[in-house]
Amino acid sequence: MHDLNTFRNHLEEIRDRLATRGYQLDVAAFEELDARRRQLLTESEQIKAERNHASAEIGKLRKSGEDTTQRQEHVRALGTRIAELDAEVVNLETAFRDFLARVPNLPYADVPVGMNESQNREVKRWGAPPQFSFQPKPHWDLGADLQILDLERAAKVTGARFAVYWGLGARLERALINFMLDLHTREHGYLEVLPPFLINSASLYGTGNLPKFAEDLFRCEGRDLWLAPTAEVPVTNLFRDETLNTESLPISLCAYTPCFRSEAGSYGRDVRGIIRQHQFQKVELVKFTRADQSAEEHEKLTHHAETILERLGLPYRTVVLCTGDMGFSAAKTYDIEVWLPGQNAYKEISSCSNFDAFQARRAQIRHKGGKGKAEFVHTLNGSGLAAGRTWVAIVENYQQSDGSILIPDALRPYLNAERIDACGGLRLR
RNA sequence: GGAGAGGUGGCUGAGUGGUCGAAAGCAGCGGUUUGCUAAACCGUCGUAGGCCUUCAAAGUCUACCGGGGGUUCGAAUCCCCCCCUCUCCGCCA
Repeated sequence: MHDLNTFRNHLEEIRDRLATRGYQLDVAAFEELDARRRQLLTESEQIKAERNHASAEIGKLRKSGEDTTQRQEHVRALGTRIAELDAEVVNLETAFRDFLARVPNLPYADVPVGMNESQNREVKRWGAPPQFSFQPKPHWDLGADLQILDLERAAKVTGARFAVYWGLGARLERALINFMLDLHTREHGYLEVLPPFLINSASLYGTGNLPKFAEDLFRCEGRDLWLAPTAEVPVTNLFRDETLNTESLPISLCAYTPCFRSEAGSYGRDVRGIIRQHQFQKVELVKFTRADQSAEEHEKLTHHAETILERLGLPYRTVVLCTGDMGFSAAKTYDIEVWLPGQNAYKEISSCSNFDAFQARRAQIRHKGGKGKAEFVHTLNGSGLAAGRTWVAIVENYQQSDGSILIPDALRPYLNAERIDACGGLRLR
């Protein structure tokens, strides 16, 4: 959500900046909606003022015992007119709000201009892809061979794009989650929070998932409850409609949650394996900062996510998304991409965004200190990391010629194992 | 799920149809007094939007007493629906 006054006063400039991310702002439609809305509002409020005045008059006259039948008749007519006008005002306000709610955030000036992911700019590369003396396998083959990953039974129990993990496969996922939470809370200063996994539509509106992206979500029938697509939604909304103490900023939170995405429109992409699932587990990092802190905190947060990969010895690169590839609410985004031998490519494992005040204005999250006026916070978040894709990265990067998986040192205390072999999975005889 | 009690400004808490945007107290802010702190005293003190204004301030109007709808000339106050909190019962991990 943009600031209305800024929006009105810099329409052309905003239109041009939005164009760099492929959004066409209909300036004429906005101006027309805005003008009509204000005109009707003025008219309605004038009649209301008249009614309030006349009603007070009636009260006084009746106290002194005078007949007010005619005046009442007059005010009733005003009421009818107000009802008509207000019905129109509601329509216009709804249309106006909806128009604004569908306008994406402005990219920061240092975001490269481009139409799609081919114009993202690499800013960092860490580690080197492993060299194999054999043909490395994709994780779905490794997982099936070791009996630690079972997509067939998941399809039976639930459906396509769900997974069952057996034995050390399940424990690997849990170990990764604990490892990530421990690192962020002990070394990076984040407070762990366990939020609800179901959220209401007001929360989804606050982060910008609604009204535009309802088709990406799972919804509970007959209730205003949705499955969270990311912990970003419940965690960012923890402080919705609140004014935080400026002294307490920045607030750094990390949360483990499962994430549910309908992945509508992604058919045919990443169909093999568990790269793209309807349910996956993730540890999320969320920050609330002052406006002047957010750029620096964004760099820090991104590095906190990168640290997970470095401790696990997984090669990665970091790219800054170009204007055309950024998400709806973001002002700037770094994607961290881990090397996957099974795909022979770098694949997104974390997305770290600075939302400026865009989400805070929607969710009404402010901060205030001393004598100052309340201002909107800046919100940031990033995956730290997606556990499912980290699972894939471990399995593919650490596969051995005998088909087993070597476990990196940092993870061994969490897994209680140095290696996953065929004894670690489901064994039916 | 059943029964009951509640939801008022940053907080506490009055207000059951007519200058109520809302008493009072606390906190906050400005000031006086004071060697400093404290206390006392005086003043001030909600948010959003429209009009006016180059913008803002000031001024003025409108809306807001959990959310939505209704009754009425007029609603914090009466009626209906929903949400949330608390107590008890039921069920349950």
